[in-house]
Amino acid sequence: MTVPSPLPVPRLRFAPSPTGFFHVGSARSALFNWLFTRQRGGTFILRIEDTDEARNRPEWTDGIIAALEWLGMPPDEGPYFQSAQGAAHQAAIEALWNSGALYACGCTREEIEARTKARAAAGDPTPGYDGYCRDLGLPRGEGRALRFRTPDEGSTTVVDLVRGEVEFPHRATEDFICVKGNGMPLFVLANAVDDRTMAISHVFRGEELLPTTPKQIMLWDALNVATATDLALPVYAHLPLLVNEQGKKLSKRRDPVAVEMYREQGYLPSAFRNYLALLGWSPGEDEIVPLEELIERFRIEDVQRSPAFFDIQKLTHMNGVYIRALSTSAFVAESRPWVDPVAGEWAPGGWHDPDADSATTPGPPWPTERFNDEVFGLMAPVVQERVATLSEVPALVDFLFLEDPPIDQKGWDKAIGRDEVAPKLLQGAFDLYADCEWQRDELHRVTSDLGESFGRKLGKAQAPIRVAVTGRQVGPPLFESLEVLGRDETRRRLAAALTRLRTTT
RNA sequence: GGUCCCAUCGUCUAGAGGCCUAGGACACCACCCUCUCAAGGUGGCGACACGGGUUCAAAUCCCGUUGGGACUGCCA
Repeated sequence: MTVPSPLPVPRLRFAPSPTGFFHVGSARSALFNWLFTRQRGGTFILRIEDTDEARNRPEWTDGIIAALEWLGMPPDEGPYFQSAQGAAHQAAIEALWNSGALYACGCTREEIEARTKARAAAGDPTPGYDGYCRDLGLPRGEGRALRFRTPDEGSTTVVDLVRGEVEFPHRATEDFICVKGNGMPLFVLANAVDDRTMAISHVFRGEELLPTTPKQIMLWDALNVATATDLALPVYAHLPLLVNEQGKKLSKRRDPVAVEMYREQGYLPSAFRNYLALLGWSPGEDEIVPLEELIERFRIEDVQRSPAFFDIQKLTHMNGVYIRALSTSAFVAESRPWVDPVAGEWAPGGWHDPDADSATTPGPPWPTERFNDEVFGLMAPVVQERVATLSEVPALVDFLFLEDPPIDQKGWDKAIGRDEVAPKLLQGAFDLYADCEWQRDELHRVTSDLGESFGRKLGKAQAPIRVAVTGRQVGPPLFESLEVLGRDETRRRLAAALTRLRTTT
């Protein structure tokens, strides 16, 4: 009996550069790489491309690792650092140089531009480097970049899992620089060399890298020749760009792209991941798909070729669905960083206050010693079905933990200030609440009767009470809220509202 | 300018020649439910960019046009 030879284990890398917050586009790339490896029993590798000393910062690397962790897709291998691969890079450069694939170039940017201009004036619009130093036989030296000698004829074809075969004519490919004047490799080279040394089998990355792929293929082939090896090219898949409402590539400067920010706003990693998976790919009939199914159904070949708009509204809707699907105890646990941050653990920078102009203020709005776990747990079920993001939670329960919740002036004016029945309603509630049974249904009944005695439906009758007790016009169901708040505190606030009414009008 | 990519409702997508008077989801609108707000239910609005082919038959294949985008750095 023969044992079937095992399929090679796919090795995929996610290779961000640590030059800023973790970008949602990067997260999507990481996800597709990760899904593929989970499905095929492959290896998901994190490689930090940190060869640009000027822009790299170690904290950005920490951010990448934390974000992957948060999204539930930590690397199987790594992080590896491209900066630690210097020896391999230098060996590759040496081999390439010795094989004649490279030549030294001393042209400055200005010189190249001047020649391009002159050429254009003479009627030749070909842009880019003109191969001035190509056959000068210049020796290598400080300040001289190394260029790759591209063929004059023919073309290089990129075989891409999502785009099919894409052909790039050589005559439009300039002799590109792959080693800087200081001897350090450029992305195009370092990236390919690392993929070789790490035995990467599949390269799934953003579409913006498609134009550099033919160069990397030429380099790959030249490296095979120069080192007398026969490494197989990785399988490429270029994922559609993530764009903003103007259809432009998501930019770190103008668009909300930081994954960290979504975490702060209280998006669940499960929801975020699910939404990300829908950008450029579709699982079929249902969009809300548990992770195991995502892994099972994902097919790189089915990825869309056109760009996708990152729609926060849809993300938010999906997050609400995920939040509502949580058990109450899980919801309480997930809410903790927003309502009762634990020292030393991750905490968001703020919470969402619907009545304030600025979106967030730092920390929960109440002193931590006033937070009560049990009380929060009692309110949690009705809060859970009313939020789409966790940062909205504090505003729905702050009246429980604030000694005197601030009263929203607009709400006060509308529900109490401009309503002559309001004082009677507040007084009536204050009286009736003194000795009725303190239970939601009973409070409902009593308040409903009170309203009717003034010819009011409950919807209108509850408004002044809500504002007086919680400070807001909207919030969780009132009678649940009162039940949890307690009789004495409720009546104290009703009395305070009555006093305020007398002193301000 | 050059090279390359892309093109189904406002958005994300289903659709791999007949199943399409184009399906779903988000958003929007209306109604229902309702103690506010949500959630939920019901219904509505809404797309194959255009022009040529190929075919008995095209959203699906081919060509062109138009439109959008990416890249074009001694950044990654």
